[in-house]
Amino acid sequence: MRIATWNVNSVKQRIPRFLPWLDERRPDVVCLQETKLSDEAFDEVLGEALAERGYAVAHHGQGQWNGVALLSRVGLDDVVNGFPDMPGYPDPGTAEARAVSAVCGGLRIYSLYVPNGREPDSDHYDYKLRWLAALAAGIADPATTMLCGDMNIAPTDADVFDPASFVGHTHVTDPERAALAAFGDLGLRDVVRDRWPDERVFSYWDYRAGMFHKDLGMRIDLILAGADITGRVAAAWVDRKARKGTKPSDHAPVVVDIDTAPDGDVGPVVPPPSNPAKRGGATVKLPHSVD
DNA sequence: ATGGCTGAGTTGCTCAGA
Repeated sequence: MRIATWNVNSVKQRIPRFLPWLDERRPDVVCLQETKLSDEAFDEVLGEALAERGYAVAHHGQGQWNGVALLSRVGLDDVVNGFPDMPGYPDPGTAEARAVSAVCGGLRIYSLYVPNGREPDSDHYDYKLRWLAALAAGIADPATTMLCGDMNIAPTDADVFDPASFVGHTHVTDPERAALAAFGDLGLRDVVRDRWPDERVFSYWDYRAGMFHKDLGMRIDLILAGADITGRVAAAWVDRKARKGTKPSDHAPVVVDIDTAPDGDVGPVVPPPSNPAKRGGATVKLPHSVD
């Protein structure tokens, strides 16, 4: 089973990139963030194209900002918008459209767009930390849970192109990293970093100043998987190709293949094209990023 | 300390992103 997560930065603007990507990578489950559409508008612009490709859709939008979605070809059951006790912003009682989850292929999969935090002394930063704490508290069965999305936190300094320049800014502060570590306490693992412990792997590059070309990015789009899943990860990589070319999102997709067969066979996994699979039982170590 | 892109709506400007 292939699961992908992608902050598309407006799915409407990204349609010319998104549909070809979907047809090339053929993920079974897709988590989208920053769709920036209402549910009705999402259905208008993508409903037919996704139905043709066999995807069931759960979109949780709010118009011009935020918006998350789950697309699945392996079941989409018990869809939940948000999570219990999710704080709101700016009105504490009004939730933003930043989380949707469902059971797909036997796993509870979340598509998450964690609040940015803006500045460490801001109420938005406090909101970010409370949002993450409520998310962690609401996970019913960590072992079969996958948290996918734009976490807006770089787990370590290795996930930032220039750690010194980020000191005192959001995405790298200790409380944010501690909030992320709380998922680790539930047994959830960062599957891309586990697979590539020493590699330079980013998932986001600022549009400005040729940052992508210079590979000055951050790894803030994560897939955190529970204990029943981590031993079955056949591949985990960043699809850098999707960040290239015309009108890209500023984020690249993160893709994870999970072995669903009991004998260790990779099953329906389609490897990245630059890495022809060497099948025959042995796990193939696919690259961390694909250009 | 930079706001050098991009997207959205309140358009020819502001806000947000990270």
